[in-house]
Amino acid sequence: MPKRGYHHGNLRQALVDASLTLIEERGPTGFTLSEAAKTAGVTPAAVYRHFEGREDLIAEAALQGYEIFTELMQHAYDTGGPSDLSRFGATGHAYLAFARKFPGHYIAMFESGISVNRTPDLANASAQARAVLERSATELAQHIPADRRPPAAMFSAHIWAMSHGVVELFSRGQPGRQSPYPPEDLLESGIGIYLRGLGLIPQDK
Amino acid sequence: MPKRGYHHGNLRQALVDASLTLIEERGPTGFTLSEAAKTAGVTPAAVYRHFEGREDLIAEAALQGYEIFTELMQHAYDTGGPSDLSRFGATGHAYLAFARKFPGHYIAMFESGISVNRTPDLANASAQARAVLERSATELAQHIPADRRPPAAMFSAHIWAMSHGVVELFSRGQPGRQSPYPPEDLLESGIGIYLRGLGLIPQDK
DNA sequence: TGTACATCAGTGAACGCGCGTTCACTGATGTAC
DNA sequence: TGTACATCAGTGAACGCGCGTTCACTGATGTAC
Repeated sequence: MPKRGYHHGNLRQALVDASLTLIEERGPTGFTLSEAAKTAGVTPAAVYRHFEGREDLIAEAALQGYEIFTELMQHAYDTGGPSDLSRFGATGHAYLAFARKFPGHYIAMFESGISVNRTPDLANASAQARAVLERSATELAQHIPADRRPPAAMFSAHIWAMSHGVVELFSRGQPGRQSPYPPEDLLESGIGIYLRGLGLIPQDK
Repeated sequence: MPKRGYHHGNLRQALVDASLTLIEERGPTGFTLSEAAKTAGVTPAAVYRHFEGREDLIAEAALQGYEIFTELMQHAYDTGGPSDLSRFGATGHAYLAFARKFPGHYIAMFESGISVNRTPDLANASAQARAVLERSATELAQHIPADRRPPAAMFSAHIWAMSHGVVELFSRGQPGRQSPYPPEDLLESGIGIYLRGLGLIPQDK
């Protein structure tokens, strides 16, 4: 990082990045505006040139998280061919990969307690992320006979719930509550069994 | 509650209860020792007659949570007959019922950030809760041919993950991220599909 | 190219606040005789 | 039954701290002429 003078140049993003690092290290509780400012090498008051306050700063981090999330899942979906099933699987992997690679974002999005309806932008970004997963689920569900096909929203809610559960319970490094299996395996096998239950994977592997 | 004099009589538990109410209302972040004391009608300093400090108070709430949790799941297991399958289902229902009826405890246990290894008591209580679910899963898994049977720990981790995911994403009243379905239905259908994938429920219901 | 000036992005001091924690204390309770 | 005393469970004042936020300010940058 080049030495800076009185003006920072890109303080807004530097503050978001600092916040993400702090959230990642100390959890949503441990994060403070003052410390984020200090980490970015700036006075707390400077934050107010770019954000309305503490909440607004976290919200921006979450927003960026949703954007990255959507992008990753979309990319996985696009390149996950050839089949609907393989695309769906790629999307699931992308979910876990995101939680792994962007823990600060993930926490800001799902554990910081900020409402997704805080701003239209945020609500929109969140809806888009959901939409990617749901589209993938919808297409996959076409392979199930219509009379036994669960609604796409339910299907994707199941997947989301299991993914989130694996991340929260087994992927985070909480001391003492470690996974008996790598989270990737846990999620992969869990979703595999689930898909088998829908008849999307042959019964005896 | 009877009017009290200088001595409270049952302050320790009153503090735990006050904490649980606060946690429930404001989340793990919103909880403060001072306010818990005030809610219990007592000076903050009085807390130190019964707990080592703030963390210790939360840990006690979590501990009691694990005990209730274990008890409820155990009871569901015991009375959930006649089959291993029905017992397993009852245990799953008990999970969600617990999260519903004791949200303060649930948050203290899983979202407050206190480590389960904080004290041997707490670690033990947590292990016992896990054990109930795992036992139920193990017995149910006996109905799967051995060569296709997943390890019990994995099986129960899947169930736990989906349950926790449903609670976190769809059961909590976070404004704007509401469930498209009642959480009970979501969990029931999700686990149903999962069990079908293991061949524990006939394929076409 | 040089100067005047508006705009912008930061500083630094100050604020009020509620937090967790400590301490010497005191009122209430229980027990010994 | 009454008194002395030890023990216990609270009070209330005080602390240092870091927080989020505000304000008047000033240094740096960009633009007009």
